[in-house]
Amino acid sequence: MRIGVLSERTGIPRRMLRYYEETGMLIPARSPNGYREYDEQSVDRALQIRGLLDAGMPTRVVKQVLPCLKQPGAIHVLGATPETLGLLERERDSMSERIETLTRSRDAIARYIDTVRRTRAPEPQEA
Amino acid sequence: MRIGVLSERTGIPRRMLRYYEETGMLIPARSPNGYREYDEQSVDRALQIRGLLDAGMPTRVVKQVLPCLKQPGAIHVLGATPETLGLLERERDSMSERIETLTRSRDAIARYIDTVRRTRAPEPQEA
DNA sequence: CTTGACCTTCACATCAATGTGACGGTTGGA
DNA sequence: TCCAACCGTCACATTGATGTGAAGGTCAAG
Repeated sequence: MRIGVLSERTGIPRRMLRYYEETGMLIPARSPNGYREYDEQSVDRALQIRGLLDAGMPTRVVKQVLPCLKQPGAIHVLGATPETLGLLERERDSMSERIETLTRSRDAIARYIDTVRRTRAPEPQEA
Repeated sequence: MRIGVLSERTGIPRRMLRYYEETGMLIPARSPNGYREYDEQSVDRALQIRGLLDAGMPTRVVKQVLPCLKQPGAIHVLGATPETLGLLERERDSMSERIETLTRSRDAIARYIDTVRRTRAPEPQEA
């Protein structure tokens, strides 16, 4: 599919899809006329990238991390240098920290919302 | 304590602590001489801010969200407008999404690391 | 009193992630 | 044929989070 379609289907601006290519995170094929041609997989891929970027992961890390996220695996297993492995472990740990921070905060917010709701909305339910 | 001490204790650069004040996330008292004076709570507070920023949350949201993260609660419960409440709910939900994305990716990375380790390190353990 | 280690504000620089728009090519349908 | 709706690259603007440094105040120790 072309960039416009992928953009439609993912909600990600064309500009950003081009940026993802520029940074090496999502590289599409090219039609003879030079248009970017994305395969079906690119949809998930793009959304995954979006999610990671939104979660605060910088593009260069996303780029390093993405190859491990393709299920088929097995092929690229051999291509991992010790440095890459180290980086991945550090990344895994820092992600765990983020997850914990986010979870704690989210739960606190949820409790807060609950409390507010409960302490001043003991009203009957509508229609 | 003064900014240098807080910086030492949290590992957060002075510059950033001033920035947190500028954006209204962490406002210290002032000594008569104009120096910033942080209380003990500020340590946790600063670390929390750091964690949320690292997790990709923008400062204006951190600012909105922080008041709910103070345990004592109860006092500021009344100050929540419906708009704030709505914002908090949206934020809670988007945090949940982030957490899921991060968790999925982290687990995938962890699996990958495991696989690589297992497929080429069936070596005896050292010392 | 001077020095050094703090602190202040201000301001400019940088970097990554985005927005925006100019300018031009391709293509399919009226 | 011509227009509309795509696409391409290039490039500049912006925003948020930071780094860096200048110019000067405070204060305790020597």
